[in-house]
Amino acid sequence: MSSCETCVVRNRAICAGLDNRELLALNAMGRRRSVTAGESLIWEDDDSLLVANVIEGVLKLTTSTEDGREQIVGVAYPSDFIGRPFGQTSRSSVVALTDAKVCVFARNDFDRYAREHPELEHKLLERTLAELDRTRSWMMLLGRKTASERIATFLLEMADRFGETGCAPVLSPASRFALPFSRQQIADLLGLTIETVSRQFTRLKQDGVIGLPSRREVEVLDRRALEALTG
Amino acid sequence: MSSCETCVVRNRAICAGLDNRELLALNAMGRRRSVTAGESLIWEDDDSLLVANVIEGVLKLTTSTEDGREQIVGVAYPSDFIGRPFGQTSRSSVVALTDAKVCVFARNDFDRYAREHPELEHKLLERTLAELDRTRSWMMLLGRKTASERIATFLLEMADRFGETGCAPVLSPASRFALPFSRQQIADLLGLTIETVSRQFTRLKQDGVIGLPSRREVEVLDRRALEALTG
DNA sequence: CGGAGGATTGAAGGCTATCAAAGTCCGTGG
DNA sequence: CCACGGACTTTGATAGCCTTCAATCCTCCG
Repeated sequence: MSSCETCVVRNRAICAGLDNRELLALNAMGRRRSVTAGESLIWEDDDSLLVANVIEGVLKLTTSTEDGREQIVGVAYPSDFIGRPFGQTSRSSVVALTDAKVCVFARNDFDRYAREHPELEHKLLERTLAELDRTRSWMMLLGRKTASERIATFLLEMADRFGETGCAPVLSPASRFALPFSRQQIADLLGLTIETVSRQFTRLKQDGVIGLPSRREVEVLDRRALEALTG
Repeated sequence: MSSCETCVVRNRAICAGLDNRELLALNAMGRRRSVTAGESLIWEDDDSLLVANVIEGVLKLTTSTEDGREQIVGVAYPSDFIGRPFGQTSRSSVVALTDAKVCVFARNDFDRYAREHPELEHKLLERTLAELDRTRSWMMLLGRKTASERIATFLLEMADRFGETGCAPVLSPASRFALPFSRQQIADLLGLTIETVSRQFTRLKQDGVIGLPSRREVEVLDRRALEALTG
């Protein structure tokens, strides 16, 4: 039932490229696990005991200060890898934003297996390098962009990931999608407060740049305008 | 003259763990290069043509907006690896902050060599994972910390890296060091303006937390106080 | 000695946070 | 079916932190 052969992220996750025998060994080490929205999978500063592939759903990686301020430092989508291999402690929490399915491994087992399978380590390396690139461009956003620039950047990224433009290639394709984030989570991602996020949303709506069919849905009406706002 | 055998970062850089034969092959691919303070090694959004190990000196990784705002997204010290292997473009510029020596490789050559040497890729993976951890904790700083918290965090990190506490283990060890950054660069690192950085420095000085023997030098007089300010 | 770049200091303003209250949505239970 | 409760979101008023703009001050070198 939890066979790699039928795994929907089989060809995109770091497992891609393993042959059947290798896959069997991996399969024996790992197990599927469901997490419900809001549930934690990994705790900040805990011993790094497990790593995982995301099969389905969206999860957030966060760090917090002692006084409760939170910053989302990463978002994991299907086929993404989470956890900290080759290290003793995890430096961020992982919490499911939606109901999710993951394929978890004991970190020790995974580390040992990875060291014996260069192809797997290479996939993990490429993925980590790409994540570092994304994280660094997010630093630019957090350090230097204004609230409206942050919101515009965020909405375009969401549109590119979730939007269905349909089949009509027009100049300013409208795209509609459901956000996996609450307003508070958007604030934690962008380094803003929930009030600022809300105000920016309503302003974009008033200006006709976006539509807000419901709390969790966004429709990009004027992509060009958004792009001009990214800074 | 540019032999790996005499390299000062030989045992700390990703080359560590290679045997003599492998080292010879690497040696043939790479070459030493000196860069003077202020000189660029890699340009943002350029084709990723080279990667390198830092042998000596300090370099900054930056991204910029079209209108000239700059954010430092990483700092490379001796034994650190710079550049973007396995990718077509570099997403940040690399500029020397001090005179520096690096060991550069054509990216193509390095990529090929790395894929054939799992031990090297493993070292690179560990390094990239550690860098991702550091970058994420910096996101917390940029997204959620106040100016004084950012300055305190920065000074402690500098003290830990450069400070010579001497041999007297006291409760609040004074440590003195030279900054490799100008005030503007500190601002670009912390997501602040140069004026704010300056004001925070003078305030800490007035409060007796630090001393400022010269523009580029800092003395931590009250480490506990700094730690209490990190947020 | 004098210039130039960097750093500091000052005054004022703006952007975002904070505090507070009202509004909306949705599931639950009567 | 509808009222109720609670969480989330929006909106408003105010405050404060940091930026911006501007001027002065170092400090290093030619």
